Order: sequence, then structure tokens, then C-alpha cells
Amino acid sequence: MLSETRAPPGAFLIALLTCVVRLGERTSEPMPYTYDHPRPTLTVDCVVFGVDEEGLKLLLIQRGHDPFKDQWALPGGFVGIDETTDDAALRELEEETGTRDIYLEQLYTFSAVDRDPRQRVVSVAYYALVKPSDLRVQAGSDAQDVRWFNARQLPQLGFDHKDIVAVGLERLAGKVRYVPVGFELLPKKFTLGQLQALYEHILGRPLDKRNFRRSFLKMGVLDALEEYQTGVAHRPSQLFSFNRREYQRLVKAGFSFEI
Amino acid sequence: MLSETRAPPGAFLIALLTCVVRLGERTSEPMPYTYDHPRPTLTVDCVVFGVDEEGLKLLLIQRGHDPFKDQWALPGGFVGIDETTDDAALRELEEETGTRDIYLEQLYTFSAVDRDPRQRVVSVAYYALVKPSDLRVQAGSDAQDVRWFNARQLPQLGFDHKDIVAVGLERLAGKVRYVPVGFELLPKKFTLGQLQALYEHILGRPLDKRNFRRSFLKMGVLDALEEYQTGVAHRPSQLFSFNRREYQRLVKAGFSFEI
DNA sequence: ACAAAAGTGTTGGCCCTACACCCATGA
DNA sequence: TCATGGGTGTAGGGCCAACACTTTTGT
Repeated sequence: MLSETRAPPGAFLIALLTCVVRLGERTSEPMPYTYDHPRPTLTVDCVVFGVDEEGLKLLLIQRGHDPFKDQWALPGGFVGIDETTDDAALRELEEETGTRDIYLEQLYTFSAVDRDPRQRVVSVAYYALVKPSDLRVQAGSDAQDVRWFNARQLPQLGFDHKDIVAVGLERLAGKVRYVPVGFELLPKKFTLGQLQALYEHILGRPLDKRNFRRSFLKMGVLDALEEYQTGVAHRPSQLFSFNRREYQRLVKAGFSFEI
Repeated sequence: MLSETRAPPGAFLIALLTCVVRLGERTSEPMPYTYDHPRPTLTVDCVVFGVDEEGLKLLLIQRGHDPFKDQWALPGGFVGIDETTDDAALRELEEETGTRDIYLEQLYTFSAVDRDPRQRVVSVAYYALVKPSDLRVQAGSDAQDVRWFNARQLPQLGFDHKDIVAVGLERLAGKVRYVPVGFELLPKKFTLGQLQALYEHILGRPLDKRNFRRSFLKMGVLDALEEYQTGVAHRPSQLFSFNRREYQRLVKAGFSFEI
């Protein structure tokens, strides 16, 4: 039915073609084989969390082009015709971070009609957990700058990225309660103090030291190393590492990691 | 840069245009204003849950066209250029159910490159909770038939809809544990027996009657009516209704509805 | 010596689980 | 009178929250 229709050479035709889409709306399934109509553009945006001494951080880029030129925004970009949205998110993150070894999870798909002032863009949002110590960030092709920001004190963001970040923070706080995500954010060897501080930053409330240590150690996913902090002006803490094998065994067994 | 390129008149050009997209991939943000490249088609698919005497049900349509003609699949369809994915999902559901008064929540976005045999299609999946008693389903324009199926005994499904259903079932089971979703699935007045049976169907395991009643009543979101079942061959059950106002008050207060 | 974080046990209360019998009705 | 689901209370155990002091190091 629409197989001979050409797609719009420019955005000014979109309004015209909308009537064609309206026809399409009456059918509840994709039409056979050759179907051609104005489509939303598909992008990904990534809420990248990290943590350092100051607390929970978020990676933002400073846009090099309009719209929102010079403003800060989430890293992201187009989804190619032959890649999944997961692949697109990883590809974009590799630009800014130089690595693909990143914990990534789909967050939500944002589709407000006016979320991009230029044209219709639907964005699949992801959230990522990285160890800032493991990577040195660098501006990708379309960004002037990349920086870590305090996750609770962000600058004004372009598009609807403020909403996306809010959903990301909420999801992180929800997830941390029953999955030990902290391990994606901390260095290989860490102290229980660091781990607890991380949880307090994510949950936004203080936790009891003794109870925290007990419940975490009880899970059995921490390996106590025969190694200690050095050079700190207080009693050195024992170092721990995350036992991923044991963690996966417990996940399979249906174990609950509630904090 | 690509503003003069025409979109593919047919699927056979997609491979050719892929190289153009590859160029696009190097930029991490949408290009200015007039940007034209082969885009994934965007659809929605809905996992519609209902419940009746037999247990948890799922609404499926029988496809009227290829691909997967005559096979059962999830209701769904294209996302128009001027509607959100939420709107698209509601619009599609209205076709099959005749109402927009449906509890709907975004589930996940599926983007495997080969999930549709015709062309690249990315689908935003939703799950819906409806009261089958409130609506009479009817086949939409592209469907030969619509029917409720036992959610645990589904026929073979087209596309990757089996995966989508699996994610939907998992999410429902997760959600029911801390949100009283049951109210979206039951009639206005219901018995605690019905409510418990619903939970058992969703969770896939039996629950203790006394404990279930106690913990649900303790939440304070059920109004006991001065009304009883009639015409049953056993002691009539008291009827209850859901107090949505109180529920929302408790949600705001951060109350936990764990079962 | 002091500052700063590490490390360590116990108790009370609450909640969750398990469990068995009588009740009201229609057939 | 029988079959069917409705309705009710308690006791034991486990888990969680609250809580304070000593240890080790650098300055």
C-alpha cells in the first residue's frame, strides 16, 4: 500500500506525511514487507554513575552543537540500523570512556513528542555503573567536554535529561537494596567503610555500621583479603574483594541480597 | 550532511544505506535539524494480563497477515510520528478492548536486529492489567481473532513475543510483591479468597490463608463492605473494595506493601 | 596526646511462619 | 448430611534496629 511512497527528503514534509501515518494507525500490526512512513528517530542516552571520595557522581558531556549547544547533557546518540540499543549505548560510552567493560542496564524509553526541538526523537535510556578510577574520560566527537558531576548537584541539562537522570537515580536506589551493585562502582579491593559510604550516598541516608557489616558479610559474597590499607591517619582497614562466582551461585539459588 | 539523501524506497536498499549510518555512528549526538538516515521502525507490543475463575490470562491476537500469518501474537502496532509510545499502546489496546481505561506500564524495549524478518523493528513493550469482566474483546483490523489464553499455557507466538511475555510475567511477579496490583485485575467488589487466588496465580505458589488475610488487612487499603456473596454453595464471603485514596496516601508516606 | 576511622556483641521487639478447627450455605 | 470455601488466634523463631567502647594509625 505504501511501498511506492518515498520518505521525506526534509523535515518540512513530515507534517504532510503525518496523514499517511494516520492511515497506518488503524492497522494494529506492521504491514507486509515494504512499508515506508515517517518514523521517529531512535537514540540512546546513558546515565553513567560513578563514585569517588566525594560521593556519587554522574558523567555528563558538554554539547558541541545546537540544540542546547554548550549545555550539559547525557552521553548518547543514534541507534544504527544494524545494531541493538544495547550495542549503541556501549558504542557511545566507549567514545567517552575508552572501554566497553561497563555494567549497563536498560532504564526506560522516553518518547514525549516534543522532547527534541528538531524532530521526533524517541530515546532508550540506559544506566551504567563504572569505576572512575578505571578510566580516563575524554570528550567524544560531538562534545566539547566531559566531566563528572556530583549526582545531587547537577547543572541544567538539555532535552528531558533531567527527567531521565531522576528515573536513573530512583532505579539505582531501588536496585541497590536487593542487588549488590556496589561492586560495579568500587575498585577491586575496597574497605567496608567505602562500601558503606557508597550505600549511604545512593540511599541518601546513614546506615548503622555494625548492622551493615554483619548483613553484608553474612551474604558470603565478600572475600576478606590478608591485606590492609596503608598511609591513613587511623587504624588501617582490612581490604575486601567481591566474589563474583559465589554471587552468581547465590543468585541462581534465589538468595536475597536485601540490605 | 545527509539532508539530500533519500530514504530507501524498499528494503533492498537498506544494506546499501548501512554505510551511511556507519558515518552517523561516529557522532555521538543527533545532527542539526535536517537529518535523514535509515531508521529502525518503532512499534509497541502489549502483554495484557487478566484474571478469571481459571486463573491468570493473557490476551493474544491471531495475525491476519504475514509474517506469522495465522499465528498468535501480542497486540501491538506502529508508533505514529506524533504520538508517544504510551499513546500508541493505549490506541492499540482500545482496538481490541474498546476501552482506554487500562492500567498500563512500560516494560522493556526489544531491539534485536532480527526480531522482525521483514525489516529492522524496535519494539517498546508494555504490560497492561485489565478486568476481563469489564470488556468484551474484539479482533482489530489486522487480527483474525482475539482470545484470552491461560498465561502458563500459551500457543506458539510470532516474532520474539515469547521473550516479551516472559519478561512481562517476571515483572508482574516482582511487582505484585510490593504493589497491590491485584486491584487492577479484580472487579470492584471482590472477596479475599479471590484476591488470594490471584496472588497465588501470579506468584505461582500457595499462600497461607490466615497470614495473607492478616497482612493485607493490616495495610489498610481494603474497605470491608456490609455486603456478602450470594448463591455460592458454601458460607458466603464478605465483599471488599480497594480504597485507592488511602492507597495513594500510603504510597506518598513511603509505606511498604510487601506480601 | 589527639584525631579519625576500624572493629566488635548483645538485647528487645517485631514480624513472619506454621498450623487446625468451626461456620454458613446450596445441593 | 455432605461438600465447599469462609473465617479465626497463637506460639516460636528469626531477623532487624539500636546502641558504646576499644584499637590502631598518623600527625
